[in-house]
Amino acid sequence: MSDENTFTERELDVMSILWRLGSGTVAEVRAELPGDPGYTSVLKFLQILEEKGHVRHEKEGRAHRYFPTVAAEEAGRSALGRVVDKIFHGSAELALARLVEERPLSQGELARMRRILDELEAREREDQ
Amino acid sequence: MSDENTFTERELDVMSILWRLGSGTVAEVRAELPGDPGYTSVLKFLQILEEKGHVRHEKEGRAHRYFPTVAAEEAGRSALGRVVDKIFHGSAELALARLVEERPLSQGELARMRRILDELEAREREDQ
DNA sequence: ACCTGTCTACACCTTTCTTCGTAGAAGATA
DNA sequence: TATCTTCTACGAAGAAAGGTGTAGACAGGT
Repeated sequence: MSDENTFTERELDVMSILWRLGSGTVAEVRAELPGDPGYTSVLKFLQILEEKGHVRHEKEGRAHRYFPTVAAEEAGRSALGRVVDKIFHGSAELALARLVEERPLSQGELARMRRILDELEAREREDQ
Repeated sequence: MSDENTFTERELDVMSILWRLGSGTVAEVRAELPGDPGYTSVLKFLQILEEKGHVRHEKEGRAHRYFPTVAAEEAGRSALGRVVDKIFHGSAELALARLVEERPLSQGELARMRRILDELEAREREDQ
């Protein structure tokens, strides 16, 4: 299974929008993209992404509606893995330290993050 | 301060080695790079990185010794920020969930990760 | 039937990335 | 001093990324 979930800068912009909206036509994606690129540019990226297998499309009237075929979760996992490997030398701990200082977190979010760690530890404990 | 701490794939490979070793000559970096590229290719990347301001060099005998000018912490912070924004729609919580399932974590590492969250919460609590 | 607006397909161009090859400087060796 | 080896500098070339323009299909309104 060599998925190779890697995206160029602009491809990622497009995928980001599709993940957020769930799906999108060329016009819908275009409306969300920064630096308003030409219609054909956006179409091109969607076609490239389709060729690479990251999205698929269905006909919708005259237009095409594009759907991600890769879940954001999966893409996120491999993107994080790359960052952890290349920048933090494999340390998830260092990555977390930077992650939490990168933006302000609410008390609620912080609590839920702790719960994630708690549950993971509980699961590991009973596995062993 | 528009640093623009962004690296291409190969540039990141090189930076990763410099961060890990602290510094490196062309030959030292080359020895660590996968797919053993030619000597001049590696030199070229170091020169490009220098031109972009990501590394600097000092003379060391006949050779040049290259040093990162950007700390891994800083680069990591912005890389994580990009991932969180583009893939997890700004949710650090979702990012953490994927981070911890991306690779096995030792009990010790898990405990230290929890401590990071504890300390952050304590700090926020007394700030307010 | 005719014009108008929207959509895809295709071909093209420019810039950046990635990788080398060759030349020449300079210390080390003999 | 002649030769070898190890570096850097420079230039070039192929591939990938990013962005457009034009042509043609097609539905809707008049």
